[in-house]
Amino acid sequence: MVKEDNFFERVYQVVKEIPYGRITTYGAIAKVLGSPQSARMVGWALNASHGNSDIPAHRVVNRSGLLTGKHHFQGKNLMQQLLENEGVVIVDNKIVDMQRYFWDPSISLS
DNA sequence: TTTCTGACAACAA
DNA sequence: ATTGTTGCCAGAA
Repeated sequence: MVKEDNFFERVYQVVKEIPYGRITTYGAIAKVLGSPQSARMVGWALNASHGNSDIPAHRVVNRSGLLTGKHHFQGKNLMQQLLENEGVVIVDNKIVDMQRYFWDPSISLS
């Protein structure tokens, strides 16, 4: 078994596929994984992804577009800065017009 | 082993 | 509209 069919691995795969300047939500990822209610696990997986491969966790926000996980990043507003650097407008730790930047993983994964 | 917590989300009151 | 509770799965104490 070289491949890990863990829930976490799937999350990593999806998050890594998030294109530049786009964002997605925990719930969307969880839904694609087959468990729309396991959104918490998505966040949990990202928590374990710290120091792991290139996981753009800053592109993952909650369904409100709120940067709930920014607390877990290094700087105080590193997450926000990263997103703004990609062209995403953020105000008060929240993505402005997130529908515009939202990226549905189910589309890319086909 | 049990119990609690966790980067969320949906529902009930 | 806001607050509180429950569900999800996995890991830590």
